[in-house]
Amino acid sequence: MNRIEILIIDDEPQIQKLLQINLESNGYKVLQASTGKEGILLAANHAPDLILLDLGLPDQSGQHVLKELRTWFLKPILILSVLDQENDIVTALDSGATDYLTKPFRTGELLARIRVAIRNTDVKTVENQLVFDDLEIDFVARTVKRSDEILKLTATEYNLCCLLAKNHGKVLTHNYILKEIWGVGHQTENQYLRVFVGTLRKKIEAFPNQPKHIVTESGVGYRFQ
Amino acid sequence: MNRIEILIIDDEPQIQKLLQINLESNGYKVLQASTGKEGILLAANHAPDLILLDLGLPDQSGQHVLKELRTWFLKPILILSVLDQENDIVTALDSGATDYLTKPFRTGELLARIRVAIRNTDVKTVENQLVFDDLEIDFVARTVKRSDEILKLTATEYNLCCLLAKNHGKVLTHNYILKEIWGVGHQTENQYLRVFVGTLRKKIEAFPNQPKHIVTESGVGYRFQ
DNA sequence: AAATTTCTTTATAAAATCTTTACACCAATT
DNA sequence: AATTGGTGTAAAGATTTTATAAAGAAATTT
Repeated sequence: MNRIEILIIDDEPQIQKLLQINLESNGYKVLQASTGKEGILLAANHAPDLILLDLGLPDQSGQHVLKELRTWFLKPILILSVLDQENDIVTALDSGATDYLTKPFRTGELLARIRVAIRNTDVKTVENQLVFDDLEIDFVARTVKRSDEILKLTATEYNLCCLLAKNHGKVLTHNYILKEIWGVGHQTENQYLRVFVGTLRKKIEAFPNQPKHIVTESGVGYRFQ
Repeated sequence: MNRIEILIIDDEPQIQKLLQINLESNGYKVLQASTGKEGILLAANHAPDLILLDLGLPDQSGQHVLKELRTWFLKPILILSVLDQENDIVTALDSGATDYLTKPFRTGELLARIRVAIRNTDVKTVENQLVFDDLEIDFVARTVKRSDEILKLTATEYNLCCLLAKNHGKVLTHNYILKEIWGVGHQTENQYLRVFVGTLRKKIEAFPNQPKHIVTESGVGYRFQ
């Protein structure tokens, strides 16, 4: 049986050491990163089962790293932070954090919370890729393949494709898509969306004028299938 | 759509009141119990979507109530407790608690942690659809299926279908339907309704000329069944 | 700085949807 | 048998929504 792999993203050497010793003595395999950039890279390459993330990183805001990770990393992310402001906690939890512990934390409690997090993910299968017939989206590699051929998508096209694919089966309204991809304030510019759905269809559909994946729901929005 | 139901098991009236107000103003439905026994009974009878459990109950140990509940209750149980001993926390988490907050807790954080707990369970799906024999309406996906085949409905057809289906069994007057779908001011244009009921029947009925789902109540309106 | 790519905007054609008109049908009444 | 009121269906026209190309602006790469 493979050991459970935990990635620690924290720049304090003492914490790193403390966590490493405790986690390893409890049978976990440990990966370590001391910057956000390094952490994201390691997460992408090793696909750990759980991430411990410090919010006070030297290179970029921990909240930002969290959001970045959450665009494709679906397994538990536990936040460790000296920040004890309710605001920080709520923001982190609503950005996709699984749990939030304030430093200094108690090791036994941390281990128990790790057990809870792992217990809760065991049930449902966590995928980092989606497959629809000939289409294959890999969130970790950030690639979209059609018939095993990697498609060249622009950033916006990729984001739009992921948004639709992650919500496959559901109709997403124009308004919602615009808010998600272009941000609040662009919710009236339906034409953007038409143009990008057009270019995306040309790339992912076998017959772009008879789309099979991105279906339009006239007057409402689009649905992926 | 049904609201999410939360059971509070706590004997302190102030906490009960505080929680009730905060939860209800956030759209949750609240159930209350002040003893362990009562709590277990309510949980069994109402099957709430989440339980908030105080460990300091008058009749029996909260840890015991937790273990009792966990023999059959699978949804999230969040512990609220004045006990801040690591030992108590670890025991509770390992006994099946989803999360553990120490009193006094911050309301915003509690609400965020409730959101995390609900996010991790798939409570959704069930309440968001209606099924009538071969017909299946999914309000979240915004789809209508007949014999597992997704029907292509226009926006107005879908709205009309939902309105009728949500009020199945009841007769809806022409006037009421027109007001709901086309807005006030179109309440005289019965012909719209005939046309749309016609196209809708063609799509959802097996034999559109002998409608089984959309029944006309001559002189009054339509009834869905 | 030039070249390339990507994004935004405009214009227009095409498609889908909605509204309106016309007429057939049915049942109850005259 | 003709009239009447309510209903169903088809189809034409009007309107809205969508698709596509293409040009200009902005950002990125070389």
